[in-house]
Amino acid sequence: MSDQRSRSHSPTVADVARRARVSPATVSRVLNRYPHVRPQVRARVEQAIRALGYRPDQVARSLAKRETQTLGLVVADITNPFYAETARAIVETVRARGYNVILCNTDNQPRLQEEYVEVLRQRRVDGIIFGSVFLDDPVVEALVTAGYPCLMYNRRLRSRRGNYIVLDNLRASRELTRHLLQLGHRRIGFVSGLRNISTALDRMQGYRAALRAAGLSVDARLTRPGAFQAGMAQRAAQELLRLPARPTAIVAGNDLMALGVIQAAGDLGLGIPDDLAVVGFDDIEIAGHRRIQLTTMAQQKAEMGRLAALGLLEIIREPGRYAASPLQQVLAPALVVRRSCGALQVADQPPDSHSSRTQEGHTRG
Amino acid sequence: MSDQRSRSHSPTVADVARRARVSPATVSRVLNRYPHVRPQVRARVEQAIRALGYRPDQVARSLAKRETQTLGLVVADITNPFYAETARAIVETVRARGYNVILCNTDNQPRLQEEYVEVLRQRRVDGIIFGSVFLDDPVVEALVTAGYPCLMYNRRLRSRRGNYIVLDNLRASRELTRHLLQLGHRRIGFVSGLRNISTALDRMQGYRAALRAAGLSVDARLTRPGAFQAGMAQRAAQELLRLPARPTAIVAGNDLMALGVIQAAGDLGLGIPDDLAVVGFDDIEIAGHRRIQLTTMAQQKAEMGRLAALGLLEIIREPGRYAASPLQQVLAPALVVRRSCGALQVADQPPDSHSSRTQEGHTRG
DNA sequence: CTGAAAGCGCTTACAG
DNA sequence: CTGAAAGCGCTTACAG
Repeated sequence: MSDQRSRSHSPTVADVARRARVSPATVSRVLNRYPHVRPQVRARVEQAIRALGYRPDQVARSLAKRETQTLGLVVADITNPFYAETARAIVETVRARGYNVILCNTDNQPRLQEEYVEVLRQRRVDGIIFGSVFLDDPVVEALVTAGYPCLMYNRRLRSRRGNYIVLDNLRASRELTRHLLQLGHRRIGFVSGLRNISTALDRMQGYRAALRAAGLSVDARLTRPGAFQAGMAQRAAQELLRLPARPTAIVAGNDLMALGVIQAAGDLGLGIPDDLAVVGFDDIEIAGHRRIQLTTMAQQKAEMGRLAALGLLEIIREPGRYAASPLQQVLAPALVVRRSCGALQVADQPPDSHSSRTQEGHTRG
Repeated sequence: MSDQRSRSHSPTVADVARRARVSPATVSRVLNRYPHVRPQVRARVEQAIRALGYRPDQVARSLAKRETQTLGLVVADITNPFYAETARAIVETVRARGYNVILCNTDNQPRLQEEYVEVLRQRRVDGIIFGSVFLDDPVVEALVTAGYPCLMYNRRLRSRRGNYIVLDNLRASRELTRHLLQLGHRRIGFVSGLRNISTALDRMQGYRAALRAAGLSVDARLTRPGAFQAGMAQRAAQELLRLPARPTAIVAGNDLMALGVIQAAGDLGLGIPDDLAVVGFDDIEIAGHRRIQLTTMAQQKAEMGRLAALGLLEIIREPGRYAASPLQQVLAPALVVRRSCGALQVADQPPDSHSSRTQEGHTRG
């Protein structure tokens, strides 16, 4: 108010300096908690800051310091609860450490991924977290080659280069399929995600490995693409369930697709698990709902997001170290058995007693 | 490679200028599509840009132009499909227009909202979209007063100040409740969101208005807080359903809470809709799933996100205009009748014929 | 412990 | 149509 220019532009470090009768450099030192500032001077500066309602310009600071305290987060589909959960954890973890996140949604389109990477680089983000990487991904490969701070989660490159945190998808799928085999299933279908994406590939491989280990041949007609989405998976399952010799069980490449499979089964009048067993991956929140009761290979989504965030921040701190030996974390899968696979028989687990406790998936804070 | 410094730092406008034998100003003109540049010169500059692999520094540009091409998006809970869907639309809409989005998740905590607003201002974002505003929200009120470019969606201020796009929640809730009344219900419970949030208030008011209009008294014991989350709503519904005279229908303040109500009903062995009718708001994707079949007041989430994004960009373009007369859009509700309310009787709609078509909610792309 | 000066990498009047 | 110069609002060696 006292200052004429407060009307037109917001106060700068120079305004604060003038009022505190110090140099801009000293204001900067106070702002950045530089230790050797005389208490008196520091107090004067802080007083001036308050009086003027001074708000440091993070853009100018970014230019001068060559760091933006900003990260890119590139996901395939923020409406997939898996990504929403991990994104939430990432955003919260880095916020507490002074970083913000630019959200990028690629819809699994290489073109959009490429565009976003270009934009993020122009914005000089300090690093990028990819939940969206393709098996063959020249854009991300180039980043890795250049030593650009980045980290993949959920999906990895075919080359296995760079920093990543993933589920052991091959093992997860093998065990999930074996679970169905142990329940007596012999015709097991697979609704897959998109080709050119590691989770889809690894889960497919695990499914095949389990079949072969059980002495069964792999029938290509029992595999259909589901594009990681419920709608596509529903159509895929429809086709599978109309086969002359239809599968008695279906492994869906993720929980979203499992929901589509359940939908398709119902449309055809098939009961779950009696006429069809269904399993998925991720353990999204709705999987635990009593109306769904989906057996699934769980991912610890909040933990994975936290690890990804902390991992990238470490990489940003010491890029050289991770160029030499990348951070590569493979998380162990955990099978969550619910009703949809048929392992919990009605005899053992009457509907109501079974869910008489508060359903854990829906209890947060 | 030819340039020595390409090894150490990335090329700047000065490097490009030198190579193209023009001034930095001219490079800037080419970069910004300034019209009056001789074609020859333009070509030389573009050639130099390509040769050097020049990438404009958006941070420096932001400082010089005093605009960051960045928006803040503040949501209450990105894991709520309503926010995930709207966020997706917002991010995509603004991306196509050269803007990026910093994602902020408040978890409905005023402290976090305040912190994020401060950070976004320091980052000099061009504007903020709030999906998280409180009825009484000094932080956002201050922004509105200051004429800071911002827009609320889903929720509004009690004062009704500022720019916003919301559902007509009062009418939506009135009609939703009336729908239950018309089905013969007389004891209708309400599981509410958080107090101090307009959607919770308006939906509660609408519920009450419908009861009064039907000549019924409003029984406070039939209302319980559900905090906009399934877990809390489940507990709330449990209490309601254990009342001596339990409600025969429950209006949930959103679909997530309706899922919790369904869970609670099942836990108590109550069938839906026969023993309990359940309805919600939002029409999140899972609401249309055949295992859920939730009757709900739909929000056009993608459209709402798109309108919010375009609205804010307009406000940024002409702040003065919207200071004078704010953008305030109230969207009409649309009731989606499914099984959970009991309006579709089994006689009319046998389970399989009812869902024999592809379930629309799960078909995208 | 503090200040003067240069610099971060752009853009934008101002001349010509 | 193009260039020289100043400026955006900070930080950071460099002196002292």
